Amino acid sequence: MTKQRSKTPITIFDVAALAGVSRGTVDRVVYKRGRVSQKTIDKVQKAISQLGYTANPNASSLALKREYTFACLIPEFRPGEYWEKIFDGFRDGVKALSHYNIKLDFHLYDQTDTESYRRCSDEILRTRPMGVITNAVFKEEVVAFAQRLEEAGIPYAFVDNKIDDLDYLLYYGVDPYKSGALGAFLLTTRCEVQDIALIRLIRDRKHKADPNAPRRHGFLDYIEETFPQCRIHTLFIHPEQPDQAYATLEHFFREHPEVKHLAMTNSRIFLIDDYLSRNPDPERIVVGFDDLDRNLASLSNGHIEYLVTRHIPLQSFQALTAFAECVIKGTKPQRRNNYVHMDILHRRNLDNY
Amino acid sequence: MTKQRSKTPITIFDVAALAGVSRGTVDRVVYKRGRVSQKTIDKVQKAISQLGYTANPNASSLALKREYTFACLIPEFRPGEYWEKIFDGFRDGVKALSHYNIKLDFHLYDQTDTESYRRCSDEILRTRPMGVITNAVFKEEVVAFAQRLEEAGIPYAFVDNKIDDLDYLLYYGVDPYKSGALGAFLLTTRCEVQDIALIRLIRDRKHKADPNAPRRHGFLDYIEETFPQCRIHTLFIHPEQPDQAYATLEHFFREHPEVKHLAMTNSRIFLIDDYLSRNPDPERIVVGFDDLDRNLASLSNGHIEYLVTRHIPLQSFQALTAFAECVIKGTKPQRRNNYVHMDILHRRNLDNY
DNA sequence: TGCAAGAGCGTGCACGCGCACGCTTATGAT
DNA sequence: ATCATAAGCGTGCGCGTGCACGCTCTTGCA
Repeated sequence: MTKQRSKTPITIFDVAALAGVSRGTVDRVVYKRGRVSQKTIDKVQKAISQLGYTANPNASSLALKREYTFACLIPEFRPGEYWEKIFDGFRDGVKALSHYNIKLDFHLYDQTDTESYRRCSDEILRTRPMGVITNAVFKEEVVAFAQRLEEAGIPYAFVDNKIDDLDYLLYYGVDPYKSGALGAFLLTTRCEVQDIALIRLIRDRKHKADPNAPRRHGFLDYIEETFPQCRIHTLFIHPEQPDQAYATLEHFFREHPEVKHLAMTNSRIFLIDDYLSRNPDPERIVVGFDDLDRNLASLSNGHIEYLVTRHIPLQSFQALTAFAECVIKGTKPQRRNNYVHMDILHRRNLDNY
Repeated sequence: MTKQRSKTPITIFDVAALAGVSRGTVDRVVYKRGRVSQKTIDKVQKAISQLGYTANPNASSLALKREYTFACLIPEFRPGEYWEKIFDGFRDGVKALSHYNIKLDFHLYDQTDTESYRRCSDEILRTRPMGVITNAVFKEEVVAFAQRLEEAGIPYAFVDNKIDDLDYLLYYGVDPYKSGALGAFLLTTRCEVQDIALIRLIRDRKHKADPNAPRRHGFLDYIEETFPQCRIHTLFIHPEQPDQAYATLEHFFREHPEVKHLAMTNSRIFLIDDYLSRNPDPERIVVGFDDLDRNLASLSNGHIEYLVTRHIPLQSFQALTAFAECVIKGTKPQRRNNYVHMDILHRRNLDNY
């Protein structure tokens, strides 16, 4: 049995010949540029569908001097951080879209500074890109930016997180509520469930919506529904002060040696790696989120049991390719909200991730 | 802060101008076609590296009438079966390689018939493809085929499974031993571990190596090492006779009501879905392998707890793209054995898989 | 009837590349 | 000195598109 990929050497010439017109006319029909009689349009369209003609993307991109400019507004990052992986996904997306001539301008803002977000958005508006991809951290500023984009007729998309009542073209990200619930499930999958310690971060940033709230709610709701008798202790540590964090944890666990379940619903579980390695406890189960390199290290050395994540670069890769495709072709996306698959990572399936 | 993708409008003209020669000469240097003096070669190469010139892949593929023919030899399949997903991955791979002009001939053999494998391999040798991708089921026949390919100077790659001592160019697949161990881990992650029922298939095919043996060994070794007191009951069911399978299971579990752990190390856990749905038991935990559509259904309706799998189309996609790249460019792959990531699937992370 | 305007359509060129062809100059044999 | 040979190099063409330009023929208005 032999199947063969139908090689498609169908060119615009074939269509033109079948329709009894010239290439130029076919071209005008395909791109709806007018200046063609209705009768001819019908003939051409019939020929196109009959032959199954699609423009050779290589030749298109070669002929088009035109380049599509998109802008991307995301937080700045240091190597190994979360947003670097998003960045990588975008870069790969540009490559994958090589048949278009795509230019993606990156504008990186300071997550602790709403003013920097505003400056970047001004800059983007000035360059008049065909579309903008951003994430939604500072609620107020994002809404303002979105309105100005709409006035300018520039479509935009969200990655990672979104603001529901805006008119974005599409969104790619994980369902944070469900991911929280999944984390809670994995945390409590072993044996008798006892009390849980949930570690949160002290955030000193004003005006900033808590981006982890939906995930935390998913986590808490799952526990409450499934194990109503279970008590949850919330402790706060400071992300930039490891010593203080260490002290907080040590103090808590001296007081509550019976607490064996430990989770953080933000992406920085690696912050407690130091505590875990210096205070080993075979009965303890730790669950975190997001596959930062340092989190993966904690997973592989056994300090963490499970990590709930999604393939981060894939998320931004898909967002860009889908968004660019829609904007360039002027079509609507198949789905507006695209929730990507959540991966369960464990020491045992960590290789080659 | 603004980063910009360095647009690369560097053409062969630019290189030629800088080196003070013509396009044709640059071309001869790039493709090592000779007929150029050493002095000129040096000048051109210097210019190339100075400008960072790379051929525009779109223009290349447009200019090349040449098409690269590859052959793919895998088992035939019905819709929804395992090999259909492999097939889909290959098809997407061809698309992704659109800058080359790749033709992939599919040859599908009958898994129950070694003779059909031999017929297909003859056919492939006759068409003299640039490379061959296949899986390794019939050991003897695959070895014979590989030898003839080597004599003909045709490189080959394995997907899904391999034969270690052959000189294949590369392999993409999961590490079956580790995946078995992961399945065993997930099966026993809950509470007190009791006896385990391992369900196997009656295979009536002669001459055929058992492709699931490594996975099963991984599974068994994990249990033996971690829970030496645990007993494993092996039962055999026939894949084509659901009634008989049902009866076998019912009989076994009537005799052994204490067995709550259940696993199949082949890909057909869906075969016992019927039994599970008609004999519900909230304490039972079932683990299977591979994300066939029917397996996913069993997972989402709660009959199965975990499914260990890899993203099947991704595996064949990567195999093809990597293989084609190496063969066309005549380079060695970065890694010869590529073990893809194993996914843990659960009802709670099934959406959007 | 004459003529401008515009609808409807065909053609030429450029995009960057691979490759066949053919041109010029050096080399060596006669 | 003459001429065949080949080394070393430049040029033209075509790949399939997108688009500007310009041609023909109809239409409407003076």
